[in-house]
Amino acid sequence: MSTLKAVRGTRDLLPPETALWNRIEATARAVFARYNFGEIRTPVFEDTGLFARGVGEETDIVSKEMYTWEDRARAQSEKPQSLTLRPENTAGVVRAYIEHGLGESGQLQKLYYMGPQFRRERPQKGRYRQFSQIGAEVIGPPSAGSESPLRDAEVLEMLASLLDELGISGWTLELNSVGSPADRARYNEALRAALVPVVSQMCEDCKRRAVTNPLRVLDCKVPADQPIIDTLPVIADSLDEASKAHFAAVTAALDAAGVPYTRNHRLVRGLDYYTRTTFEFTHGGLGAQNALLGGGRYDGLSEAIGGPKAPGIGFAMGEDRLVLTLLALNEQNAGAQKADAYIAPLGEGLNAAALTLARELRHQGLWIELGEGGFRLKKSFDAADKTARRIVILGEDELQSGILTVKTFSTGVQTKIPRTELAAFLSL
RNA sequence: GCGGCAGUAGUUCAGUGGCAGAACGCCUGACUGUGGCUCAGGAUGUCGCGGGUUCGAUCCCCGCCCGCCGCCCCA
Repeated sequence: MSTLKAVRGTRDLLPPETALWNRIEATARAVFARYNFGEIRTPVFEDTGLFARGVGEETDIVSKEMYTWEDRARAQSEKPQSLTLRPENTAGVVRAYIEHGLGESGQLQKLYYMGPQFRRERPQKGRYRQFSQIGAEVIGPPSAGSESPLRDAEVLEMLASLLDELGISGWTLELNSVGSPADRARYNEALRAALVPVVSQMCEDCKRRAVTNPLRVLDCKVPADQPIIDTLPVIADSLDEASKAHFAAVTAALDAAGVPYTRNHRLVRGLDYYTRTTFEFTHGGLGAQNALLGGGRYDGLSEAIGGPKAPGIGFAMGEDRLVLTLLALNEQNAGAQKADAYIAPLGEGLNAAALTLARELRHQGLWIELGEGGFRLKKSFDAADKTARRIVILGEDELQSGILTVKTFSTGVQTKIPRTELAAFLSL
């Protein structure tokens, strides 16, 4: 074990794949801008208490998947602080919202972020210990309209547009409402009661879940259990009138806008802060990790971490999973793009002149690969064909006459171009 | 964290208890200012790491690491 490797669950992203990452991020930024979102960047680590109180002490993420350590105390009198690498970004955004008094503006805050998140899970395809999320939050005081079902519908419509624009075809939007915390508690009891007479016929996992966390029974994938699960009460029946009306308004707006969705009564997300609307965009071909993105409303999160009443809705997309999906959908996405031209100096004596020419062309915005005069022309052609669309030959003749030799690989056509017209020719 | 399958050249993968292989890619030349096609030649490597069995282990056994599939969970 003498050579060092990237640690388990982490990886290097290399060209040409990084071009795809950049395209995804650029597209997301452009779409967010059209919906008038601004970017927020929060620290990669936070006080551990933020996640314990925000995400929920009992969730798997907090109870067993966080990278947590004790920071050194600065003074002997001071207690060491427990810090944690962020496992998600919503809690950090809401913390910043509170800390900077963003609610005092009275306006809705529309914030997006992108960056690495950390969870200590067993790695798998589409699941890494350091992974990247692109997400956005709409949050603000109720007077700014933050509770409006229109906000939910707008966010969902934006996501549908973003996925379409990214070229991710074949997604499905699964939608549900988990109501208020009181609704959820009521539903939990109803589920627990309904499971008593049937749980003995279910799988071992379900027997355990029925006791520890009845909601998770809904996630069971054992075929034999499905008919039983279908007979269980649905959370929609446990919602109070306000939550029912809210959800109806969300779906009405989606119907009007023509955003397709399916109601999934079993979609009960695992983070404690979710209320009312919850959703997931999924895609086949991702295997067990089929969720491209997930999100929902979190009307009580700000108060849970000591802030003012600030209802909100947000989502997080798994950028790694977007990349996997796009690669599977379209192999050509992985193809490297080529430079506009490769400059081939003929002889080492022309290297300096070649750099000067490259500088001129690059200043014109052209994408130039600079060769090496020590190469034989044959080798220059070989290298040029792999990295650029055209080759520009710079020999003594060209330098003296100011007329350069340019060959276009796709057509095989070779022409003489005056240096003053070269940039214009290469940009074609 | 649990169960299962894998790890050999840059890549995709064969293979055998006794000299480490193919294809593609790479390098050189045929061809001194013209690539792609062709031909000739060349280099690929701690056979994931450590231990054990054996005269001898890339191969068999054990442990570890890492990846993948499923569970769990989630993006």
